[in-house]
Amino acid sequence: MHWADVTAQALAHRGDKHVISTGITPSGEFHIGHLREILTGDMISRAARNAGLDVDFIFIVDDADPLRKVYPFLDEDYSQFIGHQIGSIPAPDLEGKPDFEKFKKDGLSYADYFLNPFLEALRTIGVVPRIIKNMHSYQSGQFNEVSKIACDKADEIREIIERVSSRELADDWFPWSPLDSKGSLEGVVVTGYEFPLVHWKDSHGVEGSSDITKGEGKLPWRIDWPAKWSWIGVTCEAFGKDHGAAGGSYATGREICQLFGYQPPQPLTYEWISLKGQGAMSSSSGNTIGPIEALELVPPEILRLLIAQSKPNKAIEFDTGMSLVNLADEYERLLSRNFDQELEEENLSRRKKVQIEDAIGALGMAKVTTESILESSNVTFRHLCLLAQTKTSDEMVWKSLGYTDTDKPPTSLVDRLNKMKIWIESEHLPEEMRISLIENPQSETFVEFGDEEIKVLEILKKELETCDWNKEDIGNAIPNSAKSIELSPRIAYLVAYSTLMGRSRGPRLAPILAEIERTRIIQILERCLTVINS
RNA sequence: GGGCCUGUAGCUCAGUCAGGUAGAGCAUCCGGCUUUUAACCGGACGGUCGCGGGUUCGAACCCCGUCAGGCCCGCCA
Repeated sequence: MHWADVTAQALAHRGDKHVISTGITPSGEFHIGHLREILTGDMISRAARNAGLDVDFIFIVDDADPLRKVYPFLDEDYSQFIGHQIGSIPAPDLEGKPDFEKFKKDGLSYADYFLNPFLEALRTIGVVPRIIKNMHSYQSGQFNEVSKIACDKADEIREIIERVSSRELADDWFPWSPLDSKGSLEGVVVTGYEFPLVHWKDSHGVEGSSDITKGEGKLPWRIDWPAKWSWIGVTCEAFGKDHGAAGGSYATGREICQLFGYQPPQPLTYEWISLKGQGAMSSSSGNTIGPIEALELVPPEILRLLIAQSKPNKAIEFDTGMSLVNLADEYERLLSRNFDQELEEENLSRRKKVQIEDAIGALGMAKVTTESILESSNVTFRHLCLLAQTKTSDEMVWKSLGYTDTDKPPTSLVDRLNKMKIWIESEHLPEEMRISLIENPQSETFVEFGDEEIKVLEILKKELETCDWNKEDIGNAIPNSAKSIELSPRIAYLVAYSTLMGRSRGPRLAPILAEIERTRIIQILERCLTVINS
């Protein structure tokens, strides 16, 4: 059973109606790691719906959180906004300075600036959650009841946090962070509480009162989270391992939400995605691959498969090089399998059966919509990569794949070719996928060359010097160089690939050579002969 | 200090929840296609399932211990 179905099954035991929640703080550029948060929730939702449950899938945007610091991609100007809620400060412009103009005119906040492109990417990938903005929820009174309980039971909450997380809270700690005279959540000391007002004194020496029913502040994270479960009615939430550790915010949250008279949601802790060789993704360090960037390179199904095929507790190492190649090929392999037939096989071991069922589940989750019909194109990523690099036009690619004017390639394949071309031109294309000629022959290439190979190489050079420089004649010249002395064409290809590309096999040479000047090719072959004879 | 995850073929991993004869892909090697594709087809090679105990008729799987690596508990998913 697919992991999402396992969670859905657990939910079915609890009831028929469910609110499945996800949440992210849009404090910077979104990355693939955030996609796991959302897709994990999306996949549980899909599985729950498949199981006949009534599901409300939500995405809570934590735009009530404060700006922690001036991130590397921000201008120093932002220091004035440290501690301010990211839903109430201007978005950065191209230089990283706060764009006051746009903020005034269009109301584009810092949070929206990062959120909007992410939502766009989510649509492309088939995720359409109900959006709940946290700051607006505070301002419109959704938190009233829970905030009051939190303030009334401040001592009990303090006890839970201190006991469960085993850390000591300051004497002036209070379960409500008021906004100060400048709109910052930092450096404010709570001096008293009298519902609905929390009295405070800020770092500027100003005193005031915060009305907890009007969003003049917020609950601290460890309370804010269970408060959301409670007023929204969340029954299931997947969250990162940072929240899931012992003494972490889920552990305190599950007790705190009971103070609100609410039962904690079904948890699912997921591992992080790291960029191969560079550690965890982090918005502030710039060590990211954005969902938008990734979607330019591959179809959404492949990105979904990345999340679907790994259990949540499995750390994922991702990169836009060979990982992507393998992932895309895995996707094609899955598509071309005949699961019905595999399941009918006799003497199917339990292990084998589980494997097939998980593959079916992962593929189902990879679909952008549940109605999508996935078609196998029978063209692997590697192969398409090869064609895109060697063919001079799209038409030539289609022709090579056997498509004609009357039998046109499917749009999904056209889309893949376009993305492939972007990938090839980008920095992401791994060296081993790039087609290139060897300019300076390496002597170790010829270690295994015997007399036959050397003889063929000499003839090959002569053939290429005299033949017409088009792909047909070049194509004949290569095997002829061996045939003319009664040898298998195989040797000729081995020689040609070894000398020109430094490997024993490769893509069809003739069309590639035809695109390159004859003199350059001859030069390479001559250098090889020189090295061999020396 | 507390907790989590990982350790299975050269590589990447599945299989561990519901114990029942060690799996996939890639890589390698061999063969075929008297060379449309680093394609495709067929085959081979390859594992003391980290280690040691225990439970069991039977353990990669459950229990205890142990080693190694990674990570979290400072609101970075």
